[in-house]
Amino acid sequence: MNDVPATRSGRAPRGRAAAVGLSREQVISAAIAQIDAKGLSAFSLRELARGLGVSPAVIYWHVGGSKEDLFAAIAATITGQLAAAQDPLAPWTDRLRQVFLAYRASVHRHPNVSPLLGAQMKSNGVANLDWIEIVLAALSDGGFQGDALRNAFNALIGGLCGFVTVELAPAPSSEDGAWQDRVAARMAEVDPEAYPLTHAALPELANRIFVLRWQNGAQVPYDDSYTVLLDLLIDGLAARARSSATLETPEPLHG
Amino acid sequence: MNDVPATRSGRAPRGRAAAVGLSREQVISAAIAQIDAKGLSAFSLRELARGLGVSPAVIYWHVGGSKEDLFAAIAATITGQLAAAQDPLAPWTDRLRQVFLAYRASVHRHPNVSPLLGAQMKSNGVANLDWIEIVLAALSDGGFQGDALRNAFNALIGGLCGFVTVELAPAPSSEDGAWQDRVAARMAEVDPEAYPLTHAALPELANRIFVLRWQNGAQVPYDDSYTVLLDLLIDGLAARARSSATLETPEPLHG
DNA sequence: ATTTTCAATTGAACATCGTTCTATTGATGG
DNA sequence: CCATCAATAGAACGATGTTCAATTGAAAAT
Repeated sequence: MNDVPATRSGRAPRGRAAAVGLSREQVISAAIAQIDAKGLSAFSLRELARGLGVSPAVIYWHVGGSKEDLFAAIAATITGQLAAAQDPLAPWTDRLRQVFLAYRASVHRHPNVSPLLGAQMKSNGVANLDWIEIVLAALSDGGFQGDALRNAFNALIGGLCGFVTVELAPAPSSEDGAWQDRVAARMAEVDPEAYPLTHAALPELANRIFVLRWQNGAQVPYDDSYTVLLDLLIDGLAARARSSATLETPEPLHG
Repeated sequence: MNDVPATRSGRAPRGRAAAVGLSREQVISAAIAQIDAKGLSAFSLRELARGLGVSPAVIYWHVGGSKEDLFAAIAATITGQLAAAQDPLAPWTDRLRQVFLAYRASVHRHPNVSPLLGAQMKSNGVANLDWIEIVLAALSDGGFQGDALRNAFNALIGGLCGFVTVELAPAPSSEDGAWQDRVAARMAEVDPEAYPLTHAALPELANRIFVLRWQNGAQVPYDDSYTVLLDLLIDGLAARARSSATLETPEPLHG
């Protein structure tokens, strides 16, 4: 929040900026729009500048020193709005559910950006500290502390965010259907004798097992699987919290 | 296995190949070695060709038509060896545990390649059908079928593979420590009043919550968190399998 | 009113990349 | 001995990320 490179001062824009008037926020949201539209692999800084009717160097001036800085800003923008979706009075298990459903919904709105979120999750820390705090608070209310808290936190974040990242990752590159064709070919060559269960699952489940299917731009929901995963994790944590008042090895806080 | 582009015939190599003798397998393993050494973002086909002392066009001849085909081949190579690590006589819960521990161990050996595995997981189908079959068979032995089977499968694959992908994703780009510095700066600016639990967790947990830490090239293990996640999922599935003989909505097979 | 400052932008330039195309080589099968 | 063809080389094309030396013109300082 404070490491914005001294760009947006209160003073009105000077120079040619008065005529064109480009801001850091506009650059970022234009980048998100382009990634949503054409896919992440088709995105380039030059295309972004072209779409904005501007020289490529402008991107560097507004956003930072590299393409990865742009990506980090994009990730922060997308995950920066989900702390609100939580009822602080609800039981801790419900709060966890709310927070992770909000995360999925947030990523759902920009599927092509999801690989960025996974990558930025650790190299920059999770972009949104409010979100971390909410998860830690819920687990803390559940009685987790020390190593048990850390493991529960990592299991939740890694498992659920990883699910979203993996299942949403490779956007169907807009127009060309070569992607779907390869999947179909791959599925057609499954040997019924060598892989009986896989083969039996295919006709019924279509490619829902292998890929996230897209139909006229809207994805066939993976909601059920995500919900199952969420329930398995939260129910499991709740059961562990009930079974032992002091969890795991209750080591003294030496800080 | 059979869509290898007619490269490796039984006949001995002709032309200059007799002098240099490059094979598809050598190209792939050289690529893996370079990604392991320099990181995924620093990898390029030209560098690969340079390292092999060969023209860039050779890569295309051996591997296929694009860089993504190389990546697909790499993913298939890495995940192609883990079907064996499983005792078919063990209970289904144990078999699941063995299979997913083997997956993590396999990715662990090539952390820089992990983003490729996540991406290829759906766009090409999981590279290794044996692996899918084992997971499906274990769940089937647990009594899962129909939608319940699909959801359990997706939850396991998405959650556990996603965990590995997310936690291992951004390789520390070999020499420059700018990465770690940014993380440290990010952590130093956590406001104790706004984020009390996050701040309290920091000194004890260091950056284990945020990042996969690297110390002289070896990673601080996330084993505990992964094991917690694995146990939560398998125990939860086992409990559901026990609680209802016929799971969820047992719809008739109409195929 | 003049000068200085400096946010904001331009355009050219560089090295590198993925990819394609047209030779060329030389062992092998006929 | 010849024709084939697997396997390579090398040049070329367009696009990309990034840097850098100008340039503009409104606001601040004088």
